[in-house]
Amino acid sequence: MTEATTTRRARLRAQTTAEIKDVALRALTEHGAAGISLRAIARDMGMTAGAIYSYFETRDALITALMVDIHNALADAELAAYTAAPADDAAAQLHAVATAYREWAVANVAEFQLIYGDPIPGYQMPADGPAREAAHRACILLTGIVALGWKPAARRDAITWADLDPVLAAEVRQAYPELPPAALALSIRVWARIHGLVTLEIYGHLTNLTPRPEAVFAADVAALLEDLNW
Amino acid sequence: MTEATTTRRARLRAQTTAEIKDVALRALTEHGAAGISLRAIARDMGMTAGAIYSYFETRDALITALMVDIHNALADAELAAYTAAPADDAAAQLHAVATAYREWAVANVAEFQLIYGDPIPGYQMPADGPAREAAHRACILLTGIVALGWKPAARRDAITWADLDPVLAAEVRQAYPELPPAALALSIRVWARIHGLVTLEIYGHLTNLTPRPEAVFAADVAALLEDLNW
DNA sequence: TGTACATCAGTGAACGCGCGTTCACTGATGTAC
DNA sequence: TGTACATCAGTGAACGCGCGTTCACTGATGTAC
Repeated sequence: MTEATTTRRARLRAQTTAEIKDVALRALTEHGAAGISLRAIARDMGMTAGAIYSYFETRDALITALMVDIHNALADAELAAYTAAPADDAAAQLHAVATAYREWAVANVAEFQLIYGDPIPGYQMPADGPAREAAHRACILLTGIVALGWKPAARRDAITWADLDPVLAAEVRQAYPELPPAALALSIRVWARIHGLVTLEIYGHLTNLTPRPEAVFAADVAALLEDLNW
Repeated sequence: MTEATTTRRARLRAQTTAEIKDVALRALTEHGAAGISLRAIARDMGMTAGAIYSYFETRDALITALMVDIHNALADAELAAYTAAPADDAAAQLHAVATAYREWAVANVAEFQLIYGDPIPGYQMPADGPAREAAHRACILLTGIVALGWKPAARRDAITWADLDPVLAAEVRQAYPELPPAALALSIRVWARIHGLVTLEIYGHLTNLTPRPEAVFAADVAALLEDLNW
């Protein structure tokens, strides 16, 4: 009983913590990044603003927690799509991951904007820690796909190892010793190509151009695979 | 003398208006979009906050004015690059415009973020007016380049006119009657491809990937031209 | 050239607002004997 | 099972802050005769 009740308290605590993050995410969706205010969250929960401090040391701590969750959610979505594709088919994997990226973004606009949009005023994400790690996870995944699908380029590529981050380069060279620097650059470029269309859509810059952004996106992914000759 | 002095007053007025926008832009650069506060601007100029209301009806009016200026500056930069390229060389034009896009963004980070980043809380850009127009200007420019360089696709493209905005489609079909819908979609996709890398760079998501984003960007533009077979 | 009047940029004080954070406190929940 | 104590989530009031906007006013600049 002693332990059971202790856990009950712990469970309540975890539950409230989760609810705070949940309400914060909803506020984010409804009122933008500036809407994440401790007072507003507390109001929504029928609590006092000060009560939040039992769960998060400070507003920035809450935001960091949200960031970690969001990065992980996106990385999980990408990973799930990747895993569902045939293990030896780089084209299918890339198609799946790209589509998952867009679909997650469209379904989680506010979260996507929090991660990839304007930094929150006065907030600085900790340089290390789990948020960076989750972001890194997604990046490495694409690199793996490119490594699988890579074909020696028809065209000479001007990219050298010096053009890439040393830490990242070392990591990739160890995992895929045969891979040229152009391949790593390609994985960055592929990410950017996917990200570009998604970002424009998410921020509403396609509304006056196309009523079916998903069709344009699909066309671009198809063109991408063809451009890669996969 | 009467008219001359009247103009002097008008000139002073225009000058102060310009200074307000200038200071606002500097605040934007230094403190982000949230830094555009009438009080902060007035403080910077050694004025009272209320004095701003002699020049702008409201904070939103000031922001709209900034938006228009910024959109025009970017469009001008693109247009200048376009004009400097040979009139019959679509590849050279696209290369020039893409490079100009990135260089303007890198040189005007805060402005770029204001346009393409998170919307300012509580601010809604007027749906019509000169800001939209300037944005449209840049878009049409790319379409013109694509129209010049367009080659009937080797691959069947699934895009139809129904996938594109009717107003835009009508405009383009009138200007370039021969052009298929896939070409218009291509101009959107090309913009997105350029925008993707630039956005990632501007928002710092490349810092852990490459110390030379301009090299990756150049590689992508080169690959783009090759993919287009121009 | 001089005088009476109109314009209007800018002042300074005030309004009501929401914010993050702190702190002494209450009261329920859980713990130890 | 019952009692004394410890933990700790949550209260409510207060702090100092910056914000957009309004308003009666001052005083210099420009205008008309």
